[in-house]
Amino acid sequence: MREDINITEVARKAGVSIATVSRVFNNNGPVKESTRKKIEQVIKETGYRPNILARELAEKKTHLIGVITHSILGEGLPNSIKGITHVIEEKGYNLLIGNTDGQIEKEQKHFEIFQSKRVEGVLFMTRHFTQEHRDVIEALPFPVVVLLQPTEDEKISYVAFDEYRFAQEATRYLLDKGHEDFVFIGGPETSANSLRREQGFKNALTSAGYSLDKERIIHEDYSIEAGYEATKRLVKEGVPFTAMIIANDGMAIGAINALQDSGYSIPRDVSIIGLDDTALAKASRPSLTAIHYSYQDLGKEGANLLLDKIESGNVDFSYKVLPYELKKRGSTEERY
Amino acid sequence: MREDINITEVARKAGVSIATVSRVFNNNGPVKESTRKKIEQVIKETGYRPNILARELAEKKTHLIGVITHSILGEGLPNSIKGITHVIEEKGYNLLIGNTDGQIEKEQKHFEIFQSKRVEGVLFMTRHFTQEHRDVIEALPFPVVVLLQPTEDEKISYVAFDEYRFAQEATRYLLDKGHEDFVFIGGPETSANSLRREQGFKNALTSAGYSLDKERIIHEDYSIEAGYEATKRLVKEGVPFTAMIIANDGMAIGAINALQDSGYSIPRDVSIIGLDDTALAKASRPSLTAIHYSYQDLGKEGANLLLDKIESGNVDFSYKVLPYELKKRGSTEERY
DNA sequence: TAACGGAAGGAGAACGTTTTCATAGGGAGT
DNA sequence: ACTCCCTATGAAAACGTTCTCCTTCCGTTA
Repeated sequence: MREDINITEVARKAGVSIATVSRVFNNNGPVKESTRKKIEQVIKETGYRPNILARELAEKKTHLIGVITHSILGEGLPNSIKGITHVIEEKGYNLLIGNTDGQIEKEQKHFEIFQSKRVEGVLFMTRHFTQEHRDVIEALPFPVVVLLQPTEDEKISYVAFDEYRFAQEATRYLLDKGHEDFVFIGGPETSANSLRREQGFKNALTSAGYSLDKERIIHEDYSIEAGYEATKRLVKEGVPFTAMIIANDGMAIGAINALQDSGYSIPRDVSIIGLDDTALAKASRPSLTAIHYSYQDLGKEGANLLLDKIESGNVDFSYKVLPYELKKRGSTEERY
Repeated sequence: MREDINITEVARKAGVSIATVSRVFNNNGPVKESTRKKIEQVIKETGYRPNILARELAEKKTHLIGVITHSILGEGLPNSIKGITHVIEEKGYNLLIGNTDGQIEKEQKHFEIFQSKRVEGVLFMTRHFTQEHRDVIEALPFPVVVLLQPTEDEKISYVAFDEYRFAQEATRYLLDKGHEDFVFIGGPETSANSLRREQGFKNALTSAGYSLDKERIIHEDYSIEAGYEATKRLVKEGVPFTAMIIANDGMAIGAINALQDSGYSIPRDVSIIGLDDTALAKASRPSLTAIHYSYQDLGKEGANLLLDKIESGNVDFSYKVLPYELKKRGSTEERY
């Protein structure tokens, strides 16, 4: 480990002024070849790297993008981050991550930290987008793009999936196969994402003329275990059903295992669709029919939208809804 | 979106000097109650946040920790990051992430960027730790802790798992159950981690008096599909085996599926251990016997070690080897 | 030979903080 | 009334850059 060295030191060693060193490093302004060589020599010897803090202070640009997220676990965020970094690193931006672990207080805290750090924009993920969020974001001196939550007004820009529609489509797929007795397992009731899926599911059923008991809508915490236990409970209570729509594929795997452990055969006795398609879906036996969408694209599109706003200075409302696809696999078949 | 505001502006509005504003914000030095109130009022009205760049430049402290990683996918990194942020946010540090996607050139680039950004320390993950890494790291003006790779000298500090030992232990576990015909599926040959596991495996066999054909050591890319295909190939070639040690649980799931699709029963015909225990392992049927270790602890311990060095200024060599546990599940049994 | 112009490079302001030092005011002790 | 000290505040340097002006030097042109 050696010491930091600054531009003054380099200038002194090379016998020039700091202005000339700056010119060499940034390759702007005229410098005689011989002095350039001498300065480059000193830079190499000393391992000098300009202090970006000072540069950014002078330039009033930090090239920093913040991400605020409620959860860094699961496949979603890592893939989003991959998409984000892919886009921003190309343009010389860096990524700062703020994890809220789902606590609302921490969101505010991270916005403040990011404001202090002079990030140039933020990608924001939360479980539930509220009026309060809107107010906070509008008072911020940098643009914000919300990921995963349609903000439902024409103010805060967002990139999201059409969860209502794909839940509807998944349900219709099984309706078309002759199923009539459905169960829906969603995420926590505080999750706006899960709620939209639930509503898409309900709409598909009611518009096909079916009514729906309350007992057939279950809320769990997205874990494999919760999916397992909830399904075991259904079986034990003797609720009759031949189709399940499950908000994520973890709980869907839990459901498959629970049914198999109870002597049922998938898909002969029960068809199951997961509204989420991670590595688990393909690995399970039977493999899971699932709605596929790309978190990497989510990150990519979110970052593109944000950089647009940053670089153009135009923060007008804009949004993007990303595509999805129903992957038909082994967990669904005709109802006999 | 409103404009940034600075300390001078706040001071002007409150009719005081910037020194007094600074004193109020940092709560150091004496300030009369009435002026404090007035300044706080202005701060609230304007939404003033100090420019941390300027502060850090003045203080020569950035409170920034960098993470350089070769892969942001999978369960490992997110869990590590969770562990890291847990530790560092408590002490007021922030996290900067550099993703190399496994490209060596990018490692150097990220070290340079981080040096420019004046991070105070870096947690470094790479597939293979070399002499060149050593040289680069020793020339850096901040401490570095390597994660997952024992650096095998007394110079660069690290936190890692004892992969040699747990691979050995997993193998012995099956030897003790009477198995004699083993197959090992490892990661890519460039992965030092996989190599250590392979050596632990080999050592267990040879020290039990067994020899080992080359054909029974296979290198794949850690994916479920690769595990599946490799196992199908073994079956097709008629290689006789009753035990598999597999470097990660994704490939192990692939192997289970391949064997089941070929008419074998697990664990009756073949016992399988995964040297890695993610959500997949518990979800599979049969569930996978696996070596469990915590990436979250890896991040936590790495961050602790690094912060120690940063705050004490003592960068002497130190290391930590984290515990693991063999989780006995459904994919292993006695050999008949 | 005088005037001009372009290349090379230096001096110094600016960026927004923290911090050190200086100073004014006022109450207490003599 | 004089000194002393403590509280409250301001002025200005320092952090390490970028960038805008200047100045100097030298070759070209009339």
